[in-house]
Amino acid sequence: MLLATWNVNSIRAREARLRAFLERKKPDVVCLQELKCELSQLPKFLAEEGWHVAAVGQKTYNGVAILSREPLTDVKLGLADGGDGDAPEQARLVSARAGGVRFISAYVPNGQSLGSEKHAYKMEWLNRLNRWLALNAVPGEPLALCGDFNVAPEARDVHDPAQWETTVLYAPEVRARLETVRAFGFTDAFRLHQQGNVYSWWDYRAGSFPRDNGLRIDHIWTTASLAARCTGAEVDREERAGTGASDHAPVLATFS
DNA sequence: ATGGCCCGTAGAACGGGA
Repeated sequence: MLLATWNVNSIRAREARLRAFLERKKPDVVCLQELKCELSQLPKFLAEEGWHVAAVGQKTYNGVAILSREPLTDVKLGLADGGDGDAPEQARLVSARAGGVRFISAYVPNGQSLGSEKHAYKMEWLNRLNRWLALNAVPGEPLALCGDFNVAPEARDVHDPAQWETTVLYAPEVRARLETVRAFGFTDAFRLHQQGNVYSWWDYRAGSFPRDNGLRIDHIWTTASLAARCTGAEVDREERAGTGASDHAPVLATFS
């Protein structure tokens, strides 16, 4: 089973690239983030080519989906915990089961800058994710938490740690909060097979990609029973190259 | 040395991303 996660930075702007990616890699399940549209605007080729889709959409911002070759069951839309108060819930989480595995596609808030309201929202959102996991999953089941976590967990996930440690993507308190999610019982599937400085996001500016000035903020985390089946992992740098790419590359993991 | 982009919504810049 080939699993991918990819922040597409607008599924409409990325339609041709998404279609080519699916044809080139032939994944079985794909978790997408930043659809940046309502579900009525999803590309028609997905249904036409037989993809099963579970998704939550939103105008302009956010939006997450799970694409699957096999039917998706037990679909859960959003955190559904009222944590956004009176405001409409941001479209940042969807979960569904396929082939005996539960998948989650998550788009963790960026947080903008330390001390901002958006940063506080990010920190609380990770707490809400912990509560969602406690209510909707168990560590003993095969579970894959995938998505744009907007956190680089370790120094080797950052091209210049000193530069980034005062930002919301690598600050110690943000990394510590992410570790409370990992404590549910997750293993970073990527690190089972890759030990070096490998990134999944590069700024559009400043020639960041050719200079490999990147961060690894997109992740596939699995519970133990699924981690035991993980036979490989990679970042699809080819997808990030050339014109018209998302600023995030897909991350892929294979399972027996 | 510095800053260098892209998206959606607009219907020009601007908010947001990371």
